[in-house]
Amino acid sequence: MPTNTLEQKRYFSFELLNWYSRSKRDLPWRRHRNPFYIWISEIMLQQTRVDTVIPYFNRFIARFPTIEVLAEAPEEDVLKLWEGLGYYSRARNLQAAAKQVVELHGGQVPDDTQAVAALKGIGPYTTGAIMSIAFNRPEPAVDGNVMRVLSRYFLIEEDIMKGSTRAHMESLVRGLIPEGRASDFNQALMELGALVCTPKSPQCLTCPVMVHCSGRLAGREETLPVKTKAKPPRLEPRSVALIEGSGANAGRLLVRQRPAKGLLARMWELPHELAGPEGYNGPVPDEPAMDHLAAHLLAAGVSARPVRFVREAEHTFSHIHWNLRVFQYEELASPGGKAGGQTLAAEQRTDYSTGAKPDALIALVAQEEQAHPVLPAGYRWISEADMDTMAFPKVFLDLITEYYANPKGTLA
DNA sequence: AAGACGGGGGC
DNA sequence: GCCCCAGTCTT
Repeated sequence: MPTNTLEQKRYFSFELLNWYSRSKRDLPWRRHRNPFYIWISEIMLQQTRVDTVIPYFNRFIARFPTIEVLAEAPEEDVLKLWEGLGYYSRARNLQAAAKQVVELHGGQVPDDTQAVAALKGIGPYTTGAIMSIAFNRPEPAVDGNVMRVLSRYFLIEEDIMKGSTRAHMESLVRGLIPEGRASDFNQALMELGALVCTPKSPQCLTCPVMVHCSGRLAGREETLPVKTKAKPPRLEPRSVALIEGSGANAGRLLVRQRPAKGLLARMWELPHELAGPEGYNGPVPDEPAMDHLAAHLLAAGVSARPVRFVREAEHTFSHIHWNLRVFQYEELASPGGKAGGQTLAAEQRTDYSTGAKPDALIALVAQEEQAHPVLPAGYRWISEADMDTMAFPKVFLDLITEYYANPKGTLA
């Protein structure tokens, strides 16, 4: 069997479509022909498995059934529905793109490759996926599944991490799409990669195109595709503060919101800081780490007394590995038995609303806040119910959930 | 071209 | 516990 012949290509496309018509999974986004739903699913499916995406997808379309609804929603709601899915810029870009579609295209996904490609968060792969799956346009949609299948079937030894390889694969796919069948063909290619032509231990004996697979015939199916390995994440030891409020903040925990850009942008977290000097990843004794973190908190306007070490936690990103040591603190009530400036400010508002004279309180607030600075923007004392609206990265979600399941006492 | 950007699953 | 999975944006 000569490789990469016209016959090998025709056979591949025909048998693949035939297999797909019999084997395709019943997935929520395959039950509609709604381009918005196709779009959401394709964004969610980036770097994320189907089984993980399904519940997120269902909740998302229930809350944001149309592009207009998504465009007008508070960003906090969008982030909350993305909580746990990772790569949160996908959610922010999806909403930004929804606003673009409302502004530029009347709230409808345009049946236009260039217009779709111009939307935020939509790159070459997603452009092809939307154009083909939603509009049946003959555009390639080359993701990791497709590159794996093609590199095996056609025995392509180019490194799939290189940009030039994806371009090669795209031109190959253009020549493989049967007339009028772009939607099914692209989905079939990805479905084969997900179900049969898997990264490890491919199920060749059930593969509809095995007999003409060049990689298989060469005994190379386990060693393709060629892929340069990612470099390991750098280690980052950090100290985390689990601070129990006291006085008016009793039963609450202190959290803060991350900056609008960068890692975990605009998500909420427990306060934490780098343990030890920059670049150092050796052990840090608990006492100095707790004290250093207490000083950090004081600068944020929170006076807290170290209580004890709680437990370790890990959180791995693609490029950073957090080694977290979690310490419990107790908020120190300010002199006069008040819990701090925030509490007094709240009492002052209460007094205004009841019509009581606030003058004495205002003076007291000023005096208190001088000794005890107001909580800066971005910091908040939260109760368990606040977890329903605020989005947290997985590691902090777990820590806080664990705390509320077993407050005070025998945490971990 | 290289780095930033999360979290889950298989074995 | 260790390894694998990989789209888009930014620099």
